[in-house]
Amino acid sequence: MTSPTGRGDLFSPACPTRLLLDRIGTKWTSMVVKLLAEAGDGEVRFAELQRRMPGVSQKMLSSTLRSLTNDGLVARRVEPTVPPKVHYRLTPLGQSLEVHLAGLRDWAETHMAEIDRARGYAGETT
Amino acid sequence: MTSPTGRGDLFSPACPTRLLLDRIGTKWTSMVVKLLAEAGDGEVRFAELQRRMPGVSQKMLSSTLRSLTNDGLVARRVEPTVPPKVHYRLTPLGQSLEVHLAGLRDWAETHMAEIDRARGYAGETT
DNA sequence: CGGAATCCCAATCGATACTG
DNA sequence: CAGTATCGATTGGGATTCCG
Repeated sequence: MTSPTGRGDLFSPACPTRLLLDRIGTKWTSMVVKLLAEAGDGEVRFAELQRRMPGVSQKMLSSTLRSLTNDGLVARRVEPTVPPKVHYRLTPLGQSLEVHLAGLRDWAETHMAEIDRARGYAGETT
Repeated sequence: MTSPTGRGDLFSPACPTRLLLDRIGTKWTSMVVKLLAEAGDGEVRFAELQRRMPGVSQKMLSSTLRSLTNDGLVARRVEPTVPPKVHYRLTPLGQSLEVHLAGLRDWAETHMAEIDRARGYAGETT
């Protein structure tokens, strides 16, 4: 199992940002974190997450959640009932990350229009 | 063309964070931004960037820079000399993003150890 | 209901070669 | 030196199916 970092360590330790972005930069991760963050203390069930993430497949949601859980950003609680219920929530670590993600989100909402405007324009002031 | 991905716009406008992360989450983007940020006002030449990014190919560096330029995050200055010299620098927009990236970087450096510790552990307090 | 396993396609990335 | 074009290898991601 080639661990995510197990690859050739070009200069990984020098740039943990890359490692982090590799995780939160994946297609669904940021959304899961966002949804869990919005839930506050509330835990969210697998099916509900899936319901609120149109377009996600079980595989990806499952995979994303497993990654986040393994990274200690998300906590998983299983109710050993007959139809098993699995609840997810952000760990304190995940919450601390969410703060920065929120900052990024804010930046995005503020400046995305600029970016969109710039696209195909590239006209800087020399 | 609909969007950079050309794919179906599931709920893009609802989550600009995703769009942003799609950009800065790519393999080399964050590093380019970081290097340009470290250069301060200093512009950095293509070759120097490549030199300071072991493992990157011209293609990817070029592609990354073009994306960033198109997004208005990076400015490109060309000296029309015989051996053309192209200088890149962060735009104010790019710099404003770098602030948040720095925050993320800081978080990563602070908590990456925790994440690393958690990996393969998954032992939350239930 | 949750999720693991399989299969498959599409996008991405890397290496090379060629142009201005 | 800077950049593009092409090709091949790798990967991520989606649909489906089966198991607890």
